[in-house]
Amino acid sequence: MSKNDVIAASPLLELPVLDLADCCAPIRRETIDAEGAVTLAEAFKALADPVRLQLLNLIATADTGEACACDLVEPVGKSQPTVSHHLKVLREAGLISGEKRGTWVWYSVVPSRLDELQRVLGRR
Amino acid sequence: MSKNDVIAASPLLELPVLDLADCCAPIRRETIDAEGAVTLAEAFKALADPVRLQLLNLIATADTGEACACDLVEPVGKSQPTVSHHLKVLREAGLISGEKRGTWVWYSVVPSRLDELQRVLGRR
DNA sequence: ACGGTACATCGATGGTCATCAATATCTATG
DNA sequence: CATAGATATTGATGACCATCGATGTACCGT
Repeated sequence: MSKNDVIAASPLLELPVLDLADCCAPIRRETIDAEGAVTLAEAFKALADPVRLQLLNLIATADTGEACACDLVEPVGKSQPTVSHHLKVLREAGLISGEKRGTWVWYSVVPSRLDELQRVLGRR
Repeated sequence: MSKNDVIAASPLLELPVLDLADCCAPIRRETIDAEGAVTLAEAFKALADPVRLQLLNLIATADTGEACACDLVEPVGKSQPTVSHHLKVLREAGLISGEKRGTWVWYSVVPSRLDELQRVLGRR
């Protein structure tokens, strides 16, 4: 059996993520309070690691829109537990979502989440 | 003498910052390598702290486009050395620039730097 | 020159995090 | 059921970092 066969999917537990639209206007335009700054900092923390950026990039640029976790270990040059840890951080940050299909887990980006972060950095 | 008087300006030492345009296409569009990921992660690290986000926000939304360091300590509720430390991190990340005028130091954002980060998060 | 104010630097400390080996859990296959 | 492979979790460790008090440095008004 190959990882590319079609199998019934069971979504991974998705964690509730604070909506940035509720908390944060563009930081160059409107004032943010201490709580909003904490929420926003948590989102950027997920991007503040080279391995996670590579993983996000690998998933986002996968031609099918999703990537098998099994194909992410070798490219980033870290151990399997380390990669699994970083994927969890990205998932908890709402940047990616995972779906278990048989033995394998397929990850895809959550475009709206990246859109929100992009908007926060914008001029208005 | 008031901090708002016009005084001869001497720019703070500006540190050379790696140009993101040279390293990083939109991560949702093109593949990035390990080096690019490190460079990009360093940029996001500067944003991954609530105090720094508040400082950046205070400076960016100042009506004159710049803010005196003396007006940044109280709003973020941290000690003066801590605020000075965070301003240095933001400066080293190329996100803000500082100019010493007499006793005071005035900070302003570097719009192009934030524009670059925004572009990297974009869909294309 | 002196005293005061603004800002930066230093040194110490407690907390957070990236990493990996070992282990556990789940799933498919024989 | 036993085995093998894929992924997640655990526990330990070393590195990094946010924070602050103390101190240093630069500038200004008297």
